[in-house]
Amino acid sequence: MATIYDVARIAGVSPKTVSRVLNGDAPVGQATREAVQAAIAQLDYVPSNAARMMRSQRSGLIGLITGAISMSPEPNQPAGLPELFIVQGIQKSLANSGMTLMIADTGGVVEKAAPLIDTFLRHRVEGLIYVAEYHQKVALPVISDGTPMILANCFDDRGTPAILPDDKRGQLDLVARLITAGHRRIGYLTLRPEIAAGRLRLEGYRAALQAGGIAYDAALVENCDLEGRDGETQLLWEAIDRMLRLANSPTVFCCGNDKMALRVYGILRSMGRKVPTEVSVAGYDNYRVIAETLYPPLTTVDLPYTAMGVRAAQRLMAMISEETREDKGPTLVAGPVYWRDSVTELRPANVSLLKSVREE
Amino acid sequence: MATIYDVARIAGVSPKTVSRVLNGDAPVGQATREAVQAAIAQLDYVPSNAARMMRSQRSGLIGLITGAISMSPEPNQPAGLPELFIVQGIQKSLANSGMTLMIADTGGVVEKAAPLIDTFLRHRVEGLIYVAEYHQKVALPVISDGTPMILANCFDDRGTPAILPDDKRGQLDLVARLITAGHRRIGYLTLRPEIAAGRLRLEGYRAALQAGGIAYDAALVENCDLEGRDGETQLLWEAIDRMLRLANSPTVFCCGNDKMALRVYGILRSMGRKVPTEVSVAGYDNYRVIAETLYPPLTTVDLPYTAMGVRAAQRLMAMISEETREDKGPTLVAGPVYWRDSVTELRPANVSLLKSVREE
DNA sequence: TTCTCTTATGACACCGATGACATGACACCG
DNA sequence: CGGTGTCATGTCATCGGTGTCATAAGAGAA
Repeated sequence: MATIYDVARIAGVSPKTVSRVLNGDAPVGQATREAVQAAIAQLDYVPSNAARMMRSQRSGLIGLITGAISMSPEPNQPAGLPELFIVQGIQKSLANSGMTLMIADTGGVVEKAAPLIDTFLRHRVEGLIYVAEYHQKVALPVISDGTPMILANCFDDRGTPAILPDDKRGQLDLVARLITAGHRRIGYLTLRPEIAAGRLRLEGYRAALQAGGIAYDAALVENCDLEGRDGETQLLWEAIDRMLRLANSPTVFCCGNDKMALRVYGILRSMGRKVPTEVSVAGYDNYRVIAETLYPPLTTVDLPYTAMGVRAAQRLMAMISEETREDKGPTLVAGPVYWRDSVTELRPANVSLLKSVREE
Repeated sequence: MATIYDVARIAGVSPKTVSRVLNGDAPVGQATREAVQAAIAQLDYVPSNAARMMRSQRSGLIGLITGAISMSPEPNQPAGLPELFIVQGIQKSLANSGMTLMIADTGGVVEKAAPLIDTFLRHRVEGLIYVAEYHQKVALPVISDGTPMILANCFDDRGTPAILPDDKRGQLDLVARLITAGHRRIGYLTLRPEIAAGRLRLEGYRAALQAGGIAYDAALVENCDLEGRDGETQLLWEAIDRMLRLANSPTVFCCGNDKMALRVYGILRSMGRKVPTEVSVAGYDNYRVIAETLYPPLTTVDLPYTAMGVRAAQRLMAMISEETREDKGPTLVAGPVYWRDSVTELRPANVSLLKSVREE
């Protein structure tokens, strides 16, 4: 591999002049510049980042760690990868910063994060971003040197800067919109409360009911999330069946996420209930493969992953450049409601009509 | 940031001895080793890859370029990312090689591949892998130095080593299995022929019919792929409607991919046709979010992405270590058929029964 | 006892860039 | 015409490791 010395020799100049042509950090004569460029082309010279980095003490690298790329191949694991949008947002936002993004993957194994961080530190990255597969708490090894770090889609109890989806707000907005559309009996098939999204979305649901002056009814809320284990369809079927048999049955089912909504579509249709004319369905995540492809398209709440990625990158760049390394705590990012055809607008007039249809 | 000299000073040894402790490439006395390790821990010393690399002339890096991570945010673009399994396969296979995988992303913009390759060459990667979003032909800039390169899920006309899914074989296997199950009238809602998968899968379909002694009927094959533009559901609806009105209508619909199958489920149900008792459906891709979550689960063909990734990594490592840099041409990898509940096993006896049901 | 041989360690140069500093050639100014 | 800037370019040291070679201290062998 050709070096800057080879180029200098061919061009008949000093290595330093070649360096100046490459970096444009000092004036170079026109003729000299052209000779150098010709020599570079002739030799297919590519400068060595390692050497440059040693001298300048700047790597221009940002390290990104994610389990998003290679999630578990187990059939029961969540197979959705929408969090990749976070990476996309980060990239977009970093594109003009002159930084190179290096992505490494834990393969879904959290323990691999530590060695990957180490690898990045060996490469002297100027900042680190850890992207989690879903909104959760994490405990990463402490970065002993001053390299700034950002958590995306996760948080820890050390106050490390974090970018999080505003799940409570999202569910609140969705349910508020359902209430506006005339729905009063709102079933909620929840995610398990062990995960952050499960808790926060339920909080949002309750907050929206309260804001709308609707009493919370425990019979309309069931956890239908088996953590990917079998029997989820069964569980959903039974929960839906129970709710539909209620005297005052729900006019809409909110689902913990879009994947659950996909299942609910199948179940409702198997029960002979038409979506949305007889019963409405809403999801969460705006997982587009599902939400846009379903028939009818699914009303849902966007998880603002791209925006989160952009925020993460911006906050990291601020920490790097402004030495604001004392920056702490979470940033919440809310996503919009996507109103699609899976939810009927109930004017008060035909609420009773609908009921009579169902009760016959 | 502490250097090897700092460690050496604290430990009271020479830098070279610290290096020996780190790399284990020469015997070091027990007491010395412990002193060095203590100093390393005390200083939070992390060796610099750049310096190491300069001297040893080996980067230990593999560069991976993909558009998989940040595909277009346009709503009409393909939003499926199963090709990330390729990356997973590569990682798995590279994990024990001592190589570090650096992933960079084109953001879906092919033109960005060239600067990314350049960045990788500056880092002196020992090998390059390009992963395409879907089975396609590409034209990447020539790598002028000897760095080996592998194409995954794509190919070029320079004979660059490539790893490809065997789409023809997969569709053939699926249709052959349908024939075994007693299906004789097999509708095929195809992808557009402009893409490799569209062509090859149709070839497989025809080859299977021929092998099964069934005449090809053009009325049973329609292109229902609008390249993501609107109206696809409409197009599918009409195609399905036409085929179902045929005197000898299909007992099963093969879909160009699983996403199309998801649409077809919705359409068939809206038409009042039960899946699979009245009509069967099969997909392609084994896109698990869809195939496993649909109700009933979808029969489909696996795209052996993980296996392709493993192959790609293996072939690359062979090129790197064995200097087999003259390696050329494609490797085809076939995936298995996943037989699930969306297809009925028709024993010859009840074929006629089914027909009468449909004709009433 | 002297001569290998192995183990344990250090001295020093070098990998390929670039920062700091120096120098020579002009141009412009008063 | 000397002084002062700017432009264009070169010299040299240096970043942080590691390869090469040298050396010293014991352990066995002859």
